[in-house]
Amino acid sequence: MLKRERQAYIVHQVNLHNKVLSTSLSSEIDVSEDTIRRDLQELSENGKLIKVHGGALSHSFHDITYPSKKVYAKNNKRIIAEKAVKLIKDGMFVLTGGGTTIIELARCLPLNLSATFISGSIPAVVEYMHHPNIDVIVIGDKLSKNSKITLGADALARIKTLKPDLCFLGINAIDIEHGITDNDWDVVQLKQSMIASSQKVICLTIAEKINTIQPIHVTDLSEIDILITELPNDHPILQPFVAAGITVM
Amino acid sequence: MLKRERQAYIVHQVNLHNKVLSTSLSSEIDVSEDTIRRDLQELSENGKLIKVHGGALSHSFHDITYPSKKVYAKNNKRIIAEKAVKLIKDGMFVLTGGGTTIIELARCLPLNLSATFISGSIPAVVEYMHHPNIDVIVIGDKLSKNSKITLGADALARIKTLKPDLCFLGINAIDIEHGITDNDWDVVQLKQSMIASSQKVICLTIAEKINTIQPIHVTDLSEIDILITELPNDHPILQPFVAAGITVM
DNA sequence: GCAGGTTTTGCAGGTTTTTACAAGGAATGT
DNA sequence: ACATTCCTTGTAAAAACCTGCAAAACCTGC
Repeated sequence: MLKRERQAYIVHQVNLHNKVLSTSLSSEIDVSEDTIRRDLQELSENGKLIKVHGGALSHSFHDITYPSKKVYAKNNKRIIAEKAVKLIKDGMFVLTGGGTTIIELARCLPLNLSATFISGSIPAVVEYMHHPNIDVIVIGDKLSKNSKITLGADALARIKTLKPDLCFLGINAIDIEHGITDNDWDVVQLKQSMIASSQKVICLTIAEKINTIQPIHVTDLSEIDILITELPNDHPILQPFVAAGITVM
Repeated sequence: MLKRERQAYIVHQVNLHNKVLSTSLSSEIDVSEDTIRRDLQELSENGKLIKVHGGALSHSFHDITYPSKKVYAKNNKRIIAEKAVKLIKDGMFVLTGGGTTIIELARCLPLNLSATFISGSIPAVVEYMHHPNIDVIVIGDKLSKNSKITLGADALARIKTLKPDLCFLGINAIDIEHGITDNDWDVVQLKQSMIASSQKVICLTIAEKINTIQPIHVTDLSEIDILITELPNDHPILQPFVAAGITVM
């Protein structure tokens, strides 16, 4: 990997996550920590980030006060994303929905991963677009301002023509009896279509949404292959899903 | 292998993979690394890529290149954008391409304008998305990393089904004799399709691109309705276009 | 066609950049 | 206070770079 390329990656990571650790960068990029330190030093001199003991912080981080609850939820999504990333292998076709968890997943994609991502979520597409080795296919249609994803007949039709290896879905409610539920008719249509097309369906959700119900039924648990939460996979709340034949991570 | 041929290959590789190594190019093309270095040097001076220690990076790594940009060009684009905005009326369907001028246009849209914008440019879509009263239709297809717009048969087919009121096109070269020209085959296809579909075609360009030529022909001047530059509309350089029947602003 | 100039390329040399490792000192956390 | 982690400094080797030069290929005007 080229030096400038590496530094661009570091700057990108800092801007996304507001902090980076020298150790994790070192193992991610596979260079010595000395090199990372020298990079951070240099980028710091150029004002790209703030170097601190153990890593670096983003400039915008300075202004941020500590809203402890928000940071907590974000960390959870980060944990989920890091588990999810492990499932993606080189060359795969991956279909993703929208939502903050999916964005976090997009930000955690390793630099050397080369795969094709398909999505109608504009924020997700923007993240994929910045990744050097990922091909992006945009699902077009009318853009929903709320969810920032494209919704409509065109999007549905396009998804029906695909057979992606994986489908990552951020979900709003999951329950052992009612399966996956949601509260937006058009989004539900889209999710159903995505589930039907994909070889393997992976649901991402924070634990607080487990055993909650929303008004519209998306799919039964039988259609779900993997469920990822921030909890360890032997947590009691997850056991009913394991019993239902879902792989829990 | 000829020098120009070799350099074209290098540019192609950079656009494809976002980076190239001097060593691998040297063995691929079977010339000395010195020659590759000289090529990279030259291409870098022509702005085709960014030369770095060990190889070169594509411009999409722009994050790392330190700010030495002239505000001059940006101000010009702002002037153009403000002229262009006046053409858009409530309820119109507007098709737009990509490029920095179009982004500037997107940022200048008045808050109370309610219209429908159609685009395959991700940065433009992001801008439209933040506007309260604008409906956005995203043109989907494979995302080109360089131009950050969707390109391909799907995009072309979708545009053919539309009949937008206006089409705003950022152009790279315009000449009284050769009309509009460009340098990317796929982008040209898209622009041609956009022009053919639209009721009214409005070209945006900074004055320095007037009377320049690029290798691929997009369209004749007869297809253009309005040309917008940062110059006053009685500027001598614009008069040939007025004489050709184009409204100049 | 051919003398005189330019362009292109590879090579030899010396210089700079980049990187990993090592060892001792500073910061951090329990 | 202690162990751990992280930082600094120095070193050395590899890689990449630059400079100048000369051979080859090429244009050009007569």
